Amino acid sequence: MLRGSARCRQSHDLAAALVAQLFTPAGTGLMHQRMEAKKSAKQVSISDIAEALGLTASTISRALNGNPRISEATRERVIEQARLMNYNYNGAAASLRTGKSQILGVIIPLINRAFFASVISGIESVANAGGYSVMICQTSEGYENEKAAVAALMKARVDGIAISVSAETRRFDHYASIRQAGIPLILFDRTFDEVQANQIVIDDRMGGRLATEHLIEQGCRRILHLGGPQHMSIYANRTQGFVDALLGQQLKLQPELQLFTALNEQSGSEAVEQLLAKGIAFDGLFAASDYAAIGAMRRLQAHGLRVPEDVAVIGFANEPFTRFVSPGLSSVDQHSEEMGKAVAKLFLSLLGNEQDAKAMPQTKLVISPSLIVRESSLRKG
Amino acid sequence: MLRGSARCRQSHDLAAALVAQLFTPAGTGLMHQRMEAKKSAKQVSISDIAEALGLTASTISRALNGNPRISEATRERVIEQARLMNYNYNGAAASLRTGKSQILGVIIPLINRAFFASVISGIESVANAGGYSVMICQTSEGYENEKAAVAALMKARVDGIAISVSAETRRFDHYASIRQAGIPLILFDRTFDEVQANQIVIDDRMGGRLATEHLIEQGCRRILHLGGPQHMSIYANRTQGFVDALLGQQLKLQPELQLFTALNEQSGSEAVEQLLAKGIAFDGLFAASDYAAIGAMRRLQAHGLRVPEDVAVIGFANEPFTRFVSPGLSSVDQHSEEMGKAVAKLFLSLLGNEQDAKAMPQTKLVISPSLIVRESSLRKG
DNA sequence: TACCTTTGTGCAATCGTTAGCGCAAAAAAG
DNA sequence: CTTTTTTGCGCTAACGATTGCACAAAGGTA
Repeated sequence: MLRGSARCRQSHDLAAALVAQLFTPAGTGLMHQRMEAKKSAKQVSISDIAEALGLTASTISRALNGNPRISEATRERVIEQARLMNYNYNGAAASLRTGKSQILGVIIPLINRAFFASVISGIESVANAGGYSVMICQTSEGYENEKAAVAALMKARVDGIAISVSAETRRFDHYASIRQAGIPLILFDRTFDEVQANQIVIDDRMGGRLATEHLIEQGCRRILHLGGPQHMSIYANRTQGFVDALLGQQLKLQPELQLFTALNEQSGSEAVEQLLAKGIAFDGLFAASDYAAIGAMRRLQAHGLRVPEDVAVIGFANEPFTRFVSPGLSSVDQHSEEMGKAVAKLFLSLLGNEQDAKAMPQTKLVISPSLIVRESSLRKG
Repeated sequence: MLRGSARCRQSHDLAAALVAQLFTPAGTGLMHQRMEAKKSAKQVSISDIAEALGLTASTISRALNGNPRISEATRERVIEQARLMNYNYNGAAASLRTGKSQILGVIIPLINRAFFASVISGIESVANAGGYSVMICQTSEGYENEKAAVAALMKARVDGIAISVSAETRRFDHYASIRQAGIPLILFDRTFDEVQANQIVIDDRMGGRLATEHLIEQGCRRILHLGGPQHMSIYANRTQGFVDALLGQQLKLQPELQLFTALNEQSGSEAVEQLLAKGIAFDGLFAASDYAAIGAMRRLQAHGLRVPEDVAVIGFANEPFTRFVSPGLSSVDQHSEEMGKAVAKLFLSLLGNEQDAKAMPQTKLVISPSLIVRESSLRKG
């Protein structure tokens, strides 16, 4: 009755190997249940396989890792036995030994924003193809959460960390431990130049310029800009692009036509309300966020103003809903999935070459955004 | 010049400890750079701390873990020293030793679907609060990807796995290794009763019934149902709810008014087109997905039919865009964030009690959905 | 004073994998 | 038929944290 006892698996003896053998697909459900009820069945290790085949753990390891010093015959036996015993590679053990976890860490403000979800999707696809898993932490735009997220990823010994900085974050000393550990760090979308790290961003300034130029081209002369927190480079750049376009077309900058808010639906709505109340007129609107744009558009319509005839509207981010609203909301696409793929690819190249530190001084990749014109900004005349 | 050499950190000698001390925030940037350029600076371990304090690793471990056998004085010294040396807990080592990784694995079909993103958000928040990190894998609705995802999570030695089954998955033998390893398994939303696992779902049948009853109440008598793949319980149940409502209100079931498709925007559009072409009339539409609903609604409008006056429309999932379209699309909310929290909570309780196997035979939690009525289904009369 | 607790710490084994080194046996070269 | 090379595998020592056991010192009791 040794097998049934709770202590039967204390040593790597033959009995343990036998029990493991019973765990095959055809194994008896009864024994299975018994073992599970106890402790939580220990998983089989390469030494278990070695024992079963009369080899040593190092041989199993090499066989499974494709080491050329192992004969094909042996390799096949090992692989077959591993399958039989339902062996699972222990990443923790390998990570401890090698210092590499094959895990990439990603920190984002909000996972249920279409933009970030798409970026993650892109990272995932490329990372998985390269043999990496992805660990995700969400900060909810909070500084303390971001600190905790960094700590959690460091604890998991991830091989690289990608961060899109939370809105609340102004200090960056919590990134120090990342650099100190020699872990590749990539900032994407929400970056800060003062942080010494690789960057992958879109050209927000270009995006702002494209959007604004489009409005001008459609005949708008008094364009309202709803901008975001200017301490964040993405929003400052979009605003800068707006300014570029106006000045480039010999239009005057009207201070009363620039409002900076949290850029959600409500603030877009309120901004419009305020301006209309003050009697400040405008015939175009560029919001640095689709949410602000839709809020503004709905309020305009509530006041009987027609979009795009009276006010042409364009947003930013090309959120999925922009296609579904009516009139369709023009926007600026950020190529989010591609950005995610770029992040993962950069990681792979950074982790591939070990001479990275010298070979790659600091990468900054800038992706060009695309103007997406829909009905909300398109005037037939 | 020992410190500067690439080999200076090979043994746990005093020199190494000294170098580590230099890594404090006030440390010299020069030395820092030097070390980083080499190998990829080894992180400090508890033995390094022990050496610096003249203690042993076991004491450090206990001190950091709040073991009551360690004096407060020692504990404070240890914590301070750990901070000074910028110590990072090595999860891999602990995982290897204890068999627990403090990581939860989540497998979803698509991360950039609002529903799944919200579920993950919910899981994240509760899991993090409980000291767990979350590892996410996306299957893109593919069976092979799902197999790979399970393997990746097993490799990472996650403490629990939550899966929302991919549309393509019909066989479940890849879940066997999870059970065999004694790892808690939770299926959420997309579940299959034939898989022996804990389940967290919404009451899709109720959702389908609520939506349909609402349409009937609004005066609809010929209601079109756009359903999803019926091998998936969520869609079969929504359809069943539709049937329940019709029969409950003494209405006849019309076979020509039930179409089963992939439930995306296009298929919704095409379904409407077909029926109109065939001259099959209907005055209400219940789609088991918001995407199909919006596609259908747009096509109805393109044909000059008014929503809701001519056809009242309701979708399912309460995707964010449903609020923004016009008319606002009625839908059924699935309480996605709460579902995620429930998943994480179940994990915490499963992992908390070690007598889980017997105490919790198999949990099945059913969340009630909520009807969200907007303009698309609301007839003034 | 002698004995029993408590308190605080050290010892050493262990988790599963990896990798440098070593060493036979087989194959190739002389 | 030697000598050198190649092939195929084993030995062993890590990686960093945990934990049962041991044990000395301090305090308490008889």
